[in-house]
Amino acid sequence: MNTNFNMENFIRDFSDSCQKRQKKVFSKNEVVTTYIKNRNQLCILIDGHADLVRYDLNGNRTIVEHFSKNSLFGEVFYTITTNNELLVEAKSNCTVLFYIYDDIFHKCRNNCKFHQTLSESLPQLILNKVTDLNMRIELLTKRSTRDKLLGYFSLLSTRNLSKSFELPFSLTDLADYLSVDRSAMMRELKLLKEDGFIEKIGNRIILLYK
Amino acid sequence: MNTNFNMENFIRDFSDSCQKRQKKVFSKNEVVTTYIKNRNQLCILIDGHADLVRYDLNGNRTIVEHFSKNSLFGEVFYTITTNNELLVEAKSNCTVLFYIYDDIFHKCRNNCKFHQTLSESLPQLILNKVTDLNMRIELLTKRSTRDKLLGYFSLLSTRNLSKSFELPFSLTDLADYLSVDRSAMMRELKLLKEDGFIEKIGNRIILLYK
DNA sequence: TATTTTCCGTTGCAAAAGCAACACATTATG
DNA sequence: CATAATGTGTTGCTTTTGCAACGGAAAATA
Repeated sequence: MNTNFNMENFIRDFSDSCQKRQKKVFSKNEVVTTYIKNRNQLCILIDGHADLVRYDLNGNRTIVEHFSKNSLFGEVFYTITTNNELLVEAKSNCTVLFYIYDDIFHKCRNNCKFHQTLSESLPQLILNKVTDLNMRIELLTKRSTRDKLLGYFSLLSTRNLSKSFELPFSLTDLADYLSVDRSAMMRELKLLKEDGFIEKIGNRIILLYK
Repeated sequence: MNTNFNMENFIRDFSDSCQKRQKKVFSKNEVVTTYIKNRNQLCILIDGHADLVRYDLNGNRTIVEHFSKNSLFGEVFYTITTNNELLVEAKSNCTVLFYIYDDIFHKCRNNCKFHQTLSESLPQLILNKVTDLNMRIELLTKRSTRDKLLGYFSLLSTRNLSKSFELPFSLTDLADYLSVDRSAMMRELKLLKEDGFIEKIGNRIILLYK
């Protein structure tokens, strides 16, 4: 899908005018933001990788979303219903734009360039987010760990236009992303190798089926 | 969340001007649309209930989304990666607006009133969809059937501002929505009753915990 | 470079979930 | 109204998944 969106221009505009925005740099493992206190933040990851993580009452950790360059996040997208902790963790050094909004779809009074670009681009960026979330739901509705793994691999394969690709997660994190137990996932991964579905060399997966 | 959106005006505009739109009525169990062939449809449910359903290769049925009044659906929101069947089924008599788009965020050349309203309203409608999808992901990432049920009930309870509410699904469909086996779900439902978490009278659930 | 921390890979056992089958109730439909 | 179709509730059995624990590899850190 063509986004019709030029992030470079956007960032230039961003550094330009309006007051209600900030640019911050984080190093690996720092908490970028939590989803409880900052109720009106919109964030854009302009460099690096970060995860939205939830810890539930049973101590389970879930990677709710994985963010890379140009990902949008923030509470606008999230109606918090639970009392679970929701936080964004930097997985590498990150640069993030923070934007404090009153109404994200309306330009500020100054009619600054940043807001203009934002309101023009936001719909498409949000739409991209919707398609991402739908893919995630498709993964999560798969009934078995095997199907989740194969579904995720096939997704990465499509994205990389190749049957061979690097996992963007550690295996521990992958389990938290697929919402399964790590050791059970490792077991299934072994079976997938034994059954000739995949090959795994370090962090790289190669799909062996049609 | 305030949507700043007046569906009635929208529908009036819709019936007004532009060519690339249609209004159709469906009766219960009819297929409203499939997500394979119609690659550029945006649909709005203006009356009734409908489900987006997927049948996977193992014969499992999943209710991917449940639509009610004012829900948006269509392929814009869905990057189809699998060869699974994805179709929207009317669960009651439905009225649906279909809009064939070239670029959903741009007004048509005629600059008709429909397109104007659409492009003004769409961002907020899509944002609502994002929060819905995030809630769904929160449900699906829960590790046990019990937690899925309790999570879903607590959601309905919040929505209805009451500890007592009607299920919008049959139990069969609820299982397909939570992506669990029906008989296992029934078993868990019984345990929840026995353990004093819920009461169930016909289609109505009453939460008994704090 | 030594040491601590995180991650990988594995396993036995327990718990949960899926599958299949059935009877009965409720709801559509000719 | 009779009959078919669909939904509910239940159960025994099998398979899958989760839990806990451990040793070793790899990576981060002092």
